[in-house]
Amino acid sequence: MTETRVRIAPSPTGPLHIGTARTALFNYLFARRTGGTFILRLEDTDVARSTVAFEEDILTGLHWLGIQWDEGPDSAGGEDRGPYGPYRQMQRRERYDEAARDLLARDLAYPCYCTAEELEADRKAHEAAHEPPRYVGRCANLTAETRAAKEASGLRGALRFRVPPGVVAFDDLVRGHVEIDAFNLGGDFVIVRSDGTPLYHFVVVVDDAAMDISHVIRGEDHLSNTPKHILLFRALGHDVPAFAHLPLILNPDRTKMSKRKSQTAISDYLAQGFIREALVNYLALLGWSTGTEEEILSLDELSARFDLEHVQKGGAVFDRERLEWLNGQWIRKLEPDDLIERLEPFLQRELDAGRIDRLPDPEELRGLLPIVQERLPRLDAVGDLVGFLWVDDLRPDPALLVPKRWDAATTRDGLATARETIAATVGAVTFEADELEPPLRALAEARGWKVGDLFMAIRVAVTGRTATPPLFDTLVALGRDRTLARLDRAIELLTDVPG
RNA sequence: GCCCCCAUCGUCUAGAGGCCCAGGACGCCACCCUUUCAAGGUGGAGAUCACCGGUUCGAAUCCGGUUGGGGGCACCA
Repeated sequence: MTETRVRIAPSPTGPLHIGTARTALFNYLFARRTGGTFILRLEDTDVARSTVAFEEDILTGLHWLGIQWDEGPDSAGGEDRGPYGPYRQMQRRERYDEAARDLLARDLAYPCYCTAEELEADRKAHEAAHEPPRYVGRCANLTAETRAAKEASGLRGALRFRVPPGVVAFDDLVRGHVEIDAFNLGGDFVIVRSDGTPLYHFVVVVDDAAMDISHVIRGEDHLSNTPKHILLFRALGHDVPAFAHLPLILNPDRTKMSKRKSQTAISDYLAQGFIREALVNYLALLGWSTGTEEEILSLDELSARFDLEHVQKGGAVFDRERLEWLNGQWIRKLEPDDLIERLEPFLQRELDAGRIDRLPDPEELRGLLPIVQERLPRLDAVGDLVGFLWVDDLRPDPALLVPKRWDAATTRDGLATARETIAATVGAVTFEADELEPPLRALAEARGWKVGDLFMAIRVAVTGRTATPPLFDTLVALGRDRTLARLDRAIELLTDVPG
């Protein structure tokens, strides 16, 4: 039995795309499940658009997700690892050149001297005739003399692959039997540019052949290109790998997910406080299911269960709400130290943005976890949730300060008596939630106030917000002195408000 | 335009002839819990399984067609 070898071949012409990440994940999972090898290969033949920065983004993004490859470049500009290297296409030029020479020598490909203008005219003619665009074959049968003359005059031809007539059929692992008439491929297609650089359809095949790829798992957008690839594999005298075309990830309007209509960069999700566990879990479930009702699955669990049989055929709309829900699920599962560590960059960002005045130390953060962890849909929500703990000068909005059923005078009264109650009944050393609550409840009862109103006034006074973690835990987190100071400040603010 | 693929609640999906007048999850709505917000719990609304015709004793599941949607048709990847 031959070894399973799969690959992801991202092109560093943009940041790591959610679709690329999903394809990478499925390939990774398939490799893990089958005990095979997962390869990363950089498709950097589009020199004009490829950059190291994008390469960096893609590699670190995949690393961040926990998707490790067995062969390929470890880091941007880094060393390759694996016996089939190099894994950057720009370093594999000789192989493409050799394959091209081979096809040319066997007349499976031929030089084409058509100008851009000629091709454009052909295209327009087809359009006018309501026919699909196709290469007319002007250079398909040039005599050796004609070619020599063209070359002598300084012309350098592009290399076109001779598309043989006939139906190309294959059994897609997710879609089943697919047949496409080679006639509909648009005629002989260019595999090497006139400047000598190879084109995508050619390099993928040369590389997949050279790297002994056994299964090509990729997006459905390549389904129509598959016959070209199969033809090329055959021409190169190589076994054709198995194909599995994954359903596309869609925008809400059901078109192929795009930057224009959706957030597609993995780094943006990272920046918004999505955690890798949730993203991996979510992506795995976009187009695949366990076949059961389980849905919270770690990368390892997914690796143990993934199969191509349960891959969906229809496209899947990216549902951010569901991702957020999963994110919350996974955040709640994190170990304290882990969560603290992951929260740090987001707190730093709050500080940098001037939304807080100091950074809590890990121990302070740890004490907060019980009231914070289950309230965090994303890591970047930490500032909104408890940022008030680290601001020096809190100025609550007077309008928020006064509960709906109260007026300013009542609120002043409520806050003042609450302040006295807290100051009088609770000592500085034993400032605990359990001790704070009873006397304040008693106060509300004695004055005929709804506890909710009193508590809300206090809440806004000390946090500036109407939605916070439980009040008494919050007061404890704040500490006695700051609690009293903030109550004083709020009372002060209220003196200017009429009523 | 041509070729290919697809089609179950708004969304992600279970379902591989009878277990389904279709199950779960997200979202939504109630209620419970409750000092707010979450989380959690309970319940609810939500799909004539796109449509039509076949096959079959029986179809969401098989076949054909229709409609709709998507993707591909570059000297981009």
